[in-house]
Amino acid sequence: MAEKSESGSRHHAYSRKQKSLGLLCSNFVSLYNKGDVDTVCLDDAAIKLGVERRRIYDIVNVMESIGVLTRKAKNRYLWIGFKGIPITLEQLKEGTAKEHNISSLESSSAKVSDDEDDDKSLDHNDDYGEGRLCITDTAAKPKCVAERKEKSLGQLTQNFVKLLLTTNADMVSLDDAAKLLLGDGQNPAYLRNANAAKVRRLYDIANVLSSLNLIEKTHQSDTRKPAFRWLGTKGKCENGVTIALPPVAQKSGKRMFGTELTNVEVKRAKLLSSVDNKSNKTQVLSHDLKECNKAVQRQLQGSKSFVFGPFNPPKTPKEEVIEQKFENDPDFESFASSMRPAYHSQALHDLFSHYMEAYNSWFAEIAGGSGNLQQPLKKSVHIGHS
DNA sequence: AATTCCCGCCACAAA
DNA sequence: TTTGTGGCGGGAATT
Repeated sequence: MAEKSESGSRHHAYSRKQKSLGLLCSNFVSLYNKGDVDTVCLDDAAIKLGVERRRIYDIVNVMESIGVLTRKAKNRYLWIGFKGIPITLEQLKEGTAKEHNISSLESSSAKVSDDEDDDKSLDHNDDYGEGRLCITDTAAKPKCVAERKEKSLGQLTQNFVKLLLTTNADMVSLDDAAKLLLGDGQNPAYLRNANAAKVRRLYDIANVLSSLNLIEKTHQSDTRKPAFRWLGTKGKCENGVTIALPPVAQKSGKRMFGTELTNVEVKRAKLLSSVDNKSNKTQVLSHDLKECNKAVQRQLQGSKSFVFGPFNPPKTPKEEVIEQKFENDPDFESFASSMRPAYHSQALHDLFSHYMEAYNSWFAEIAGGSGNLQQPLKKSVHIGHS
């Protein structure tokens, strides 16, 4: 075995960004957002995009939570498009979210009264590796299944979005987001670990969201703290700044968050152990995608759609206008208005109050009343410069 | 060293 | 059982 050259590839570097969720998401959208796309077949998408199935779940889940897709059946989703976002957002705001409805034939028994509302873990046990903590009620309790499936990604995404929408500031630092979306940021040591795990999810979500141009990653003021800003449909485009990502800042070496260059193809024969041959239509993809992008652009311009996904084409001439015209529906316009507090930059102090207020508000219902699971956040947070 | 986050093991659910 | 879903965290790429 002295063969280093693999398939005559002159490419060395394995770049992580080539396989980011953000990129994948962009490609996904490009693929299904053109005109008359209807249903989305997951494994079909996986093949077309040249990724493992698992990754498709990742992006689909977050997309579904904001209304871009809906699960129709096993392995099949219905493409709603960006138009589904405002609606979902509204519901989110009302608290009537719940994206997954369907007729859960889970008639179950016993348990009547309310239904949903997970979060009933009095003492969630996060024991990994070792099993302890569950000392109290031992005996018959080998597997306390429960744990509503709705515990992550989808929910996390919605909560994250809510957070972004309810806060007065148009920026939420990663830290705060993590803190709010989890229990407080106390230092229970053992939870410290779980915290890190959640943060990873946050990154996943952020990547997808930003590739949809719903959020943008920035930096808190001038601090080094990374933060996210809600762009929504309007974002900062009030001046026509552009919602489209600037043409990949590779010149500056800055690492753009969401979109990147188009995924060229997979790498080596990865899915070997898989079933039948996945064929090799993966390659031609890049070409198609380019076409898709064009189509999307046209589509967006032509219809009254939003300008959500101006996925920058790999290297097409600058023929497309970055200057997207913002002609959203009046509906959404008003909606957005009511949503956005018009940036009342009073004082950070005040700002933070609303922060917690909002949080407590929409988390109260989820909590279910038993006020002892996750503390509403404490005021110990120091506001930047004291 | 710290942050970002891809990869895929594996548990759980549906077919 | 097999197949579809998707938590969850190791650890490598990036910063």
